[in-house]
Amino acid sequence: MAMNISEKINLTETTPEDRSPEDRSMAIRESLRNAIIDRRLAPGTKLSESEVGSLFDVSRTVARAALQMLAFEGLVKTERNRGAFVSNPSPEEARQIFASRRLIEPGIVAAAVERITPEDIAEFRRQLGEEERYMNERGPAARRAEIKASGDFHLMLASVAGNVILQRFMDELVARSSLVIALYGRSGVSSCGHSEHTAVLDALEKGDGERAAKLMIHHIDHIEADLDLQVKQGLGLKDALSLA
Amino acid sequence: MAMNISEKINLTETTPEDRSPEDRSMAIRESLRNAIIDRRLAPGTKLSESEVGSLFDVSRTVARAALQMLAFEGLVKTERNRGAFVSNPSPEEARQIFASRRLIEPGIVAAAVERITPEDIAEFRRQLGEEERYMNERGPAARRAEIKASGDFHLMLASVAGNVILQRFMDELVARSSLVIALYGRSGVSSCGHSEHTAVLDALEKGDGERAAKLMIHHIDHIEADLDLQVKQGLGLKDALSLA
DNA sequence: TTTGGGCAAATCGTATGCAATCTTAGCGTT
DNA sequence: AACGCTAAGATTGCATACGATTTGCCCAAA
Repeated sequence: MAMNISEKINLTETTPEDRSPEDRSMAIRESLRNAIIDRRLAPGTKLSESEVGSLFDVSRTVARAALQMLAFEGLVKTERNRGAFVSNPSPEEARQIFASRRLIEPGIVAAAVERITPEDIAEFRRQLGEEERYMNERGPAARRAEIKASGDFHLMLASVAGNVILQRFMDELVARSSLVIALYGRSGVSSCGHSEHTAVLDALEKGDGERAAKLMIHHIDHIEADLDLQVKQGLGLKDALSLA
Repeated sequence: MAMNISEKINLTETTPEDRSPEDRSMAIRESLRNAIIDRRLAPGTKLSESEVGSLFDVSRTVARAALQMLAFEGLVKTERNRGAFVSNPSPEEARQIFASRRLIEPGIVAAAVERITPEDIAEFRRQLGEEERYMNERGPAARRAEIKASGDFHLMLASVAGNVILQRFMDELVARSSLVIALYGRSGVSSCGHSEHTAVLDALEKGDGERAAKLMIHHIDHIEADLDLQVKQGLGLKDALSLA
């Protein structure tokens, strides 16, 4: 099980202007975060400080800071004297994540309908085009990109809503949702997801916040309905298995 | 301005069973957190790594970890190569905090009404008694305790709701609200706040979630209405001033 | 008196070393 | 052959050391 994680992580994904000379731990966090939500790093994967450190050419101190941040947002779990692991959310956690989204996202939609500009709409259409493109491709890479793009739709919405606190909450919820889908997802989430995104956007464009919010709730319901949250209930064996 | 912060922090407030032999940074975070939401540490106060470290008899490493956590939940702001400071939320941030609460807390109430037990109710009544007691006392200490108790009501509600993710969001929102009230509060928040808490609890006891949620929204509106979010708008000077 | 430059103190950012803890492999016993 | 025990290896927790950056002071020059 001494599989190296190096090939799973894209070390040069920082964009030029993102290249602020500061906070390398932030960049590492971002890189690991992307790897996790892209499902290149599976739940349960161990992220040792020294390994992460040497991968990014920093000391354990910096790597540790990045892992702490990820632990704070629930993407990794740290066990004392054992290390950090990509989170393995339980079905109960999954339910709570979606319950939270059902609560927050309609509010975000309601805020977004007040502030969205034609430029935003155009940007959304571009994004939805991306989504569709990946949807029609085959292969695991396209599948990952599709899931990422699907999440980005929700994050763009939060950004348009203009509440940075809710935006941060959504960052966390979308990232953790991605983990949950990786673990419990049954089918391609997006065949339904994509059309629902366009429906929400259409309602927003017409200024119909009520309808957009309703559509968003249904959308979240559909995502959660595609999950299989029953099986792993009683065992706990699976936990140990994926942690090993 | 070289005032020592040591007298502002209660170093021995960890309860015996909280004395897990691990994660001292967590204990430090908790201690600082309480000091901030109790307003013993004013917004803008500098929290240097070495000072915090020596106060709690740990190295800068663990002090730094505690400050990072606080920065993550928005209670302190760190500036590169300058240090960490107790956050100084802007009026805009304040509005976003309360907007978020208006969105989340009705949902928490709705979840709580389904799960609340008679034991919970009794516990709430005890808590409200505390609140009233502090309300009738005079002096800054009682005032602080009153604000703390008022926030605890909301946190207990989140706990009863049974969604740990929302609970964590509320932890953050209530803590930051305390900062906002410290900065922009006009009067005693609680003379109205207390009775509103009891009203919410009464509705919950009767199982009337609709009414409880409405009452909660009004309650949040009242808290925000008590703030003076206008004055500091145009300047930006004040910001620099309070950071110095 | 005021302004500008430069030096010194303080603080942060990061690397590294040591002790403590956990895991695992090997060995002996039943 | 299975089980338990011990010791070595690996990994984290934490402290400390050193370089980098910023701040504030002081003094000189206009």
